[in-house]
Amino acid sequence: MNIREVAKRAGVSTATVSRVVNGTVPVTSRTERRVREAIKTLGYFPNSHARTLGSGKSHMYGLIISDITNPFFPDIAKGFERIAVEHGQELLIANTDYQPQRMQVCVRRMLERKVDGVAIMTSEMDPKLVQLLNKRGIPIVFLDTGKVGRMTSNIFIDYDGGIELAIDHLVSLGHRRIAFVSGPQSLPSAKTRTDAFLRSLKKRGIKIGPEYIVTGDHHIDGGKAATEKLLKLPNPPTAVLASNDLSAIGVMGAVHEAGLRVPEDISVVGFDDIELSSFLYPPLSTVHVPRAEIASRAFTALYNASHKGVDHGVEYRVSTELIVRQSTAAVKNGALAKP
Amino acid sequence: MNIREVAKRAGVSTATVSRVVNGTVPVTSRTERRVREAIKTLGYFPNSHARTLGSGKSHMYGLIISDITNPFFPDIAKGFERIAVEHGQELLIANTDYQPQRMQVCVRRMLERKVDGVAIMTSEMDPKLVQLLNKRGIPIVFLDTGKVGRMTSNIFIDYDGGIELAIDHLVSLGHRRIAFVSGPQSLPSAKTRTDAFLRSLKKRGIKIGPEYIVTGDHHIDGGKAATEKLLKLPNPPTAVLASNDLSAIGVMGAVHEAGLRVPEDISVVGFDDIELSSFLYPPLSTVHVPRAEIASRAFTALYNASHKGVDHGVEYRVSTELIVRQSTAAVKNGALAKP
DNA sequence: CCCGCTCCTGCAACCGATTACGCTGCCGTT
DNA sequence: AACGGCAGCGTAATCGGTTGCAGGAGCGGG
Repeated sequence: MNIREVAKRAGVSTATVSRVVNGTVPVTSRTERRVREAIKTLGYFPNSHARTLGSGKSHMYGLIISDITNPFFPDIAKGFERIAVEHGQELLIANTDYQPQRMQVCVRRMLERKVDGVAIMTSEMDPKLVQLLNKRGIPIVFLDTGKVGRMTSNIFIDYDGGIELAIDHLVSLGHRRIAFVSGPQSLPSAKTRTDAFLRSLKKRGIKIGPEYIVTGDHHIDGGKAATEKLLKLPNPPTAVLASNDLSAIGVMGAVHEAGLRVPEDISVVGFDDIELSSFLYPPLSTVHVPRAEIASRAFTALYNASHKGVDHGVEYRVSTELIVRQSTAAVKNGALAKP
Repeated sequence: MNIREVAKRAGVSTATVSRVVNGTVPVTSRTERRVREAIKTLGYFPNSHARTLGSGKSHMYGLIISDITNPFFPDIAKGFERIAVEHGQELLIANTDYQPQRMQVCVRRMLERKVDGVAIMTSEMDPKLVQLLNKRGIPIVFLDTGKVGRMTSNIFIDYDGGIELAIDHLVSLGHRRIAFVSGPQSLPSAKTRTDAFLRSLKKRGIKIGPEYIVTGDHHIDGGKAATEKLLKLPNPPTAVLASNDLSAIGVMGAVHEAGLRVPEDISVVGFDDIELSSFLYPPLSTVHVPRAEIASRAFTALYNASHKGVDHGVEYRVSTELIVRQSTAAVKNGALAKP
């Protein structure tokens, strides 16, 4: 079943069938009807590989993420897929598994499949590989980690704003001994959040010792281990801000295991607002990162570049928002520290 | 950059280049070296669409799931992708979003992209659509919901065994008033689990009223709502078995909100063993469903069919296993019911 | 009535690989 | 020396579409 058989049955040329299918050039309504009938009775659908070969467009975007198992990503993948399919595009997902060397395989896969654009939402990035994509004129959109340029856009997440809101919230509850469970500092977006945390405290004249900044790994285990260190401190924090929700889950786990309660003994704030965070015990106060919006912006960036001929990238800014649930409470003993 | 340029530079024909790249037919080592050099200096890589067109193999498998946002699936997707890429195959993921009518779009996408096989891991399935795939000789592997036949395999999960283990565990802890939070009964795999629960209790001579079986939706909310009903019962259960872990999370949430404790007041057992379950508070006792194994079996089924010419399907059986964590404890009051 | 323009349609080249088929040259047999 | 067999390689058809170009029909204006 191919375009030729449809053409024969409709008594037209393959070119006409192609035009009907794609709606590229107007066709007489009579012809169109005949072609559509033929398509229907034969159950024809076009072979997308042949299409790609002829047109140069694969109607497929690549999405490179660290790990689909990390609950931050499925939302994005799903949102992206939905929009893509609505626009007749397909989605090719590749995981780097946090390993920079895997990035090469990912990019290679994208090139072989001739994707019309790539969304890169991982930090494991080698500039040389970006070059490879750029050289072939493939549109790129980064999450956080890119510089805008020809054919490359970036989505900027307002981490600073989110961190500020979280700190404001904790400070207003009387907390002064606020600790931070960071992500791996080699990860730019984690570094950004750590910096924002420090800046934010400084701005409010709150001083904390370096032992209040502990490094996690953006996974549950790391958050747990980091918190165990914090709890051993002679003067442990009354509140912990985590660099992402997974870390925060680890924080809460460690607090529970130490026989303490959240939020009565220690307040915990996360970052990301993964779906699960509202179902934890207690429900986690966290900074919402709008993943649906990120997905939509990423798609728009690629679509504009690949289908509308916009050849210069854009910097999108998405803002964050504090979601107060029940993992935060006023500091114990009524002993509010002086402001 | 295409195969012709490589051929020209190496002083051979495109056929020879193709043979070197694919290793299909032996080539003189001298020739091979020349071709490889040309490939390297030109940075050539084959266009997979042209390849597909010529060979009829897309080297791509489809994976149809309900919702990548459901933590059961990312593990499978990731495992499948890893194995696939290792075997030079690609993975195309499609979400039905639990809507049967979306299945049509998914299948259509698979057909257009000419996938070499499809793994169907959702219940929203129309026999007519399976026909569509079958008629074109596309290998299929189902999770739970398929019948083995020509070009179609099935992966059978031993739900019964898992449920039995869970019940045994609860009974040995003295529980007799055991409730079940089911999934939607329209979902075959949910129905299976409900049936297994009933059978298992009967086998042990434990009688429960129908009010102990409450229907959830396999999401957190449904588990929560179902549990709220259970707690209002004049004689509430001392243990709750949930049809999946998400439901179990909802169960624990409802228990907590009612001011009760897990496991002191009520024991909870989940099903699936999603990664998160070990990090909940308390860590969830649950039945482990081996998702890595499922991914690997699914791949094997498709690979054997599409690349090794095995034209009849296989029924794979994967077994489940009880993971005892801390959400289960002996029934309160020391008042163990008689066995 | 004829010209010119527009609109629709067909012809055929082309996208970049795979692969059936056949040719060449070398080797071992007889 | 002649010949069969085989390994290695090239030629060209093919996969199933897209698209530039040109031909022809139809229509309005002069």
